[in-house]
Amino acid sequence: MELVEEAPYRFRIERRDTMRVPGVVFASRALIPDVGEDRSLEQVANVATLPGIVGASYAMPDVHWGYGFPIGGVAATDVDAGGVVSPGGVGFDISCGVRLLAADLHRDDLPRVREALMDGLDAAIPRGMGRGSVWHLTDRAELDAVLRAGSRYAVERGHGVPRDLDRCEDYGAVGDADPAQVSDRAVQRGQGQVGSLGSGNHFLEVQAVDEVHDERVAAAFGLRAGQVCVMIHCGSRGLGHQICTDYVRTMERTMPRDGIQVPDRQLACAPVDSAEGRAYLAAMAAAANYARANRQLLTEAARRIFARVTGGGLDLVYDVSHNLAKIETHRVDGVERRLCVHRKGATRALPPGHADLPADLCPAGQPALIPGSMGTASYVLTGVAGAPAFASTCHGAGRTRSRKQATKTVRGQDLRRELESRGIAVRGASWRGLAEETPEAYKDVTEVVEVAEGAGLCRRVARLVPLGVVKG
DNA sequence: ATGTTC
Repeated sequence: MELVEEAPYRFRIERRDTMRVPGVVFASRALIPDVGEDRSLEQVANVATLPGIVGASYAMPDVHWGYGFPIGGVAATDVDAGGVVSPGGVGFDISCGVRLLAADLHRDDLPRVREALMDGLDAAIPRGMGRGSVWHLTDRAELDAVLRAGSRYAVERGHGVPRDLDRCEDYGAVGDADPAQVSDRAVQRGQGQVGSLGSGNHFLEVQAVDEVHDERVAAAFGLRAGQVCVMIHCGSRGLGHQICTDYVRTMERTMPRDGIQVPDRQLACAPVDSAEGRAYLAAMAAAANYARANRQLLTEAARRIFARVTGGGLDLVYDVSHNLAKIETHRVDGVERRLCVHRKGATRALPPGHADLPADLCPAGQPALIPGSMGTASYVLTGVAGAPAFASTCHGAGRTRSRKQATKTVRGQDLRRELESRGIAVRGASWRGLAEETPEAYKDVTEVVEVAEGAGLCRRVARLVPLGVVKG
């Protein structure tokens, strides 16, 4: 795989064979995946063959290997020129994302309540494979309401306050969700999981603002140095997973009919403007709403514990997905075009002044929330004007070693002891799950966000450090 | 990521 450095932190994969556009990798030399261990750059090139793709097949600095598309990939297709949508370009965990809450508590006041807080959260936050949820929905009609209206429905039912919705991407619910496009099996899997973290890299952390990079923007986001925060990272659980599985199968069948050939069957896709494309987007939107309701219910669970232990509240800073396809209008070669922007392990980062931002965030830009690996920093970023890659940036640290490799480097018990010795309280779900998430298996998130900023994708606003982790 | 292989 030949990479040409065409600008600082920007490498090009030249067009060849059936690639319709070049690949563009935003990275430092150190962050470029090792070709011997990770085939994600080959995946960047594969994505460039998709019908209707415009600009380039992009990779963020945290890129690593994924299903079909790389994780940390951005690809936009032209809806009105036969552009396709691909479930693998969104990922199995549809609308997996991050929510940040700001507590009215200073980190100096945390130690005296920390153990009570962590024990409360340990009991209140359902997590791990299967294993319970805050909200148990008994009938399909109620789940359909979640699928149609996401956080809006949760707030309507008393799980949150209207202001929360102003701080959610899409004001808490994606339009055009259609529960009828969601299979019965997906519904069955999702019924008992609204308000649960799941497993893998999902977590709820108690954090503190450790450094503010941009005072003005941080203030607009409601953040100041020393402030205690809560970060929630989770997705659409079994429901989103089943929807992805269902539509990959459907599109594997319809691709020959549509005359679409792809270099990897995991790139199964259909024209956005086709029955299958529309059905997938409607089901994907339903899963996106499910994921938002999931984060809203976990927010309420955390709020109950904070109220009981500290007497204080948690204000929503923002909630943003990093696994989603969206129909957006962007200017391409001087012309406004309707694009299907796939962001898989990539975060939308709207620039200041964007019309989709609520009025009070508009001068600052959209918060992009970047969780680090366990025990390391997380970041709040904001969008910048004129950025490449359709207003997208990185989504996290990015894996460098598989889960299995990770478990060979450390035992969960030892990792917990190490984190506790560094002042980070740990409430895990399983020892194995903890070991799989050792920071040794990830890139350095600080390097990732520095490169993302250097590449002109975003600006850093604040760095958060973990004080307690409730691990999925 | 995931009832970690319908």
